[in-house]
Amino acid sequence: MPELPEVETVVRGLRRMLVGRRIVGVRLGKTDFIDDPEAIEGQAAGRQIQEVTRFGKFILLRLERGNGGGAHGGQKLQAAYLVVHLGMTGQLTPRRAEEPVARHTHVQFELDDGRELRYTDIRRFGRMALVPAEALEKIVGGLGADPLDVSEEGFCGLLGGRRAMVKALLLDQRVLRGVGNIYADESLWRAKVHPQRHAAGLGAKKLKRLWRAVQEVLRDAIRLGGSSVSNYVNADGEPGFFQFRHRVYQRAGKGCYRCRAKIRRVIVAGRSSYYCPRCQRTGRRKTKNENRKT
DNA sequence: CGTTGAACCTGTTTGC
DNA sequence: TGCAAACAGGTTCAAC
Repeated sequence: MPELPEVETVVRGLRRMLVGRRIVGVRLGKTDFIDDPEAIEGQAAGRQIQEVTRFGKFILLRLERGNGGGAHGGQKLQAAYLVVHLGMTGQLTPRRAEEPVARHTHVQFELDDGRELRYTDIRRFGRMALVPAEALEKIVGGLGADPLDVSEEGFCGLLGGRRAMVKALLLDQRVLRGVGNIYADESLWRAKVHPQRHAAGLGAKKLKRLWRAVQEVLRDAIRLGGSSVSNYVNADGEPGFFQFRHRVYQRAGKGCYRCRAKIRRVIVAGRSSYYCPRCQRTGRRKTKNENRKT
């Protein structure tokens, strides 16, 4: 499901619903996507959720210091973060404990108000970890700039001069944190930049246009609660609406909203990429020979 | 550096 | 109808 706008939407909902709540118990199902299941099982209970934030596509729940488990009172635990990445199909939603548990629910955090924070993930491409505050850096430290914060100059500095294809750079979390396949394509369409253009070949004007497009697309998507293509839901379990505003994503063969040319699909950086062959030029003109239909 | 393909896993859609 | 292939919002690793 989840790119920056979806994760941001989930985080806003969780913040509203979870800050101040205390985790009183943990139930685990399959754990192959969890870094250290014992840590979650043994160190989450008893802690209060103090803050919910987003870092790129990661959801961070800051947990207060707590008492280590054990009948003897245990050692004092330091502040920690529950780190969640939703992968492709992850969902993180608080539910009343009596509600039936959806299939593929692998983690349930019992809360002090009769609800449970449930993690459901069909494909289990997501990740979860409970780490001391100092260890956050190791997980999240390599990520690039937040696309909503980065300045125009910063953005141009990140992409300018690089020989990789511009879409590959948009998708690279070490460059920008949070852009994924949908919003890369939508931004490129809005900026009229072909996904296979090499960033180094883009002029300053195009780069600036792309910077602006990324911001506009992400802001619009957040405003509409993200895109629900198959199973994304927010913290209330409800879908977003930005899928109705997609201009190219999954529209191969359909007409471009600007020029009516047929949208094409091509693989870039290993991902399906949709673009308008008329609005988004590669820069390289086709020869008469290539153009001729046989 | 940059690119490609495979792997991780389950479900849905598409094509023959 | 049935079955297999292709495809899906993500990341990571090996190989070239």
